[in-house]
Amino acid sequence: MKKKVIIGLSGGVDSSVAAWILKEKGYEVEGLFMRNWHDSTGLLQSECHWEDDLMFAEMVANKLSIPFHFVDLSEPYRQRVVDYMFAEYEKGRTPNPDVLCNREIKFDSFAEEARKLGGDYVATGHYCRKEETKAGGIKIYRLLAGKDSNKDQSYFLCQVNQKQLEYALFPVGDLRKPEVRRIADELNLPTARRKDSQGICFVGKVHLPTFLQQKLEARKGRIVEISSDSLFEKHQPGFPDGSVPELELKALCEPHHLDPSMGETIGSHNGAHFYTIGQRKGLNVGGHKEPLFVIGTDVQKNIIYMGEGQAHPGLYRKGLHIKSEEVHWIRPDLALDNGDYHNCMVRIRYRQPLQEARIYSRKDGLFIIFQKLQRGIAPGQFAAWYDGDEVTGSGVINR
RNA sequence: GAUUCAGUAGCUCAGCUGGUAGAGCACAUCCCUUUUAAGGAUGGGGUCCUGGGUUCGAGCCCCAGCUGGAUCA
Repeated sequence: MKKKVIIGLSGGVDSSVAAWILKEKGYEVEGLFMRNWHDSTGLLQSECHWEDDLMFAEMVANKLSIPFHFVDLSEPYRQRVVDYMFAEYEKGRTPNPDVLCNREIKFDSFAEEARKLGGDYVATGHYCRKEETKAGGIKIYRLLAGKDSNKDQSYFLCQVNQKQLEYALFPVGDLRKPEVRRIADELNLPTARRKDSQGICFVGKVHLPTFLQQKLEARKGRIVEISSDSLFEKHQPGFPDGSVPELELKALCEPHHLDPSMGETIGSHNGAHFYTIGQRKGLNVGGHKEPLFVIGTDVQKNIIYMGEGQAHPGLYRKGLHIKSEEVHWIRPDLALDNGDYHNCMVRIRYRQPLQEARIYSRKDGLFIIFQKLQRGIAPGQFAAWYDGDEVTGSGVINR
């Protein structure tokens, strides 16, 4: 008997081609469109596009002669993604809603809906791959980077677990984007030439301060410039060895200590929680030779610290820390024991080239030390670690 | 009060021996990008403090005033 796959049709080219591939492979395929957001507050495009997306998704289903379904997941999306986003920004952190969207919606709420439709699998148009292996006689699923290194989206999936992977399929993960476009073109799919979606998935491109002001209040505060001559710890390339005391790791993963007395007020802002480290635009301070970048924010005192120039030492750090309870192993069989360490590759934001790092498991969580200093380590973002092509785990950057 | 320096795009400044202005930053738009950022490209901004004068012609010279800074009494 044919296995049934429910493909999340978004109205984009990737999921369209994914649906076709599944059909070609002999699955019984049905399309399911989810509506997660229908509100245009703070959006850059004046209208939200979900109606268009729905129309395209349905056209694709017709073209491929597969059944088409619609589900509204706005409530769970708001509760589990958008509210989380507001809460994080309020704390002065920089959340990644799309990582949550996958963990909480696409591979949870949506997968649940798919099951109700009788699906054996859930498929999406993500550029990533899944493989099986065995560890201790138990079947284990591996999450691998998409074959198109330019489009690889494994980072966004870095919070899924074995159970979620078990039922997931990623049909376009072996293809490169141009091939996907070509296939769509040859099949005459209506989505063949549609522009790739951007911005927060389902919400779209937003002007963040405006979007956040639905819930978070603007509060005028001052911008303090910190000179690059100020004292910042110097770090050598390389890693401490495995027996390094936890205290030393903590010190290496400590954010720069900033204080208003270290610099001068050079302007004002509308709320420190609307900005993130590394940010250049939107602060409205000119008059410098080189651009200014946010090197830190303090939502308690409502102060934004900035430094001049890309090379400002305040922008760079040697390591980061993840709380024990927020360490997630996609591969539980590879989880580090307390006291262990492991060399791997890490990225701290989507599309960042993988960075050489060593992760240390300690009593107070996971410490990641990088070979080279990292620019703009933002608490709230996810650090995802890789062994070769495989994402083996991830966690929210605590500090 | 005296002396002196400065007053040019939103900001910081450049502008040669006079021929109606430029750079960086900021800002905007676009590109890139299913997060925040970063990055790339393009672009919109100027009664050159005010009023007189010299000159064919003044941001640039002269006079007066206004504003700000420094110094001296």
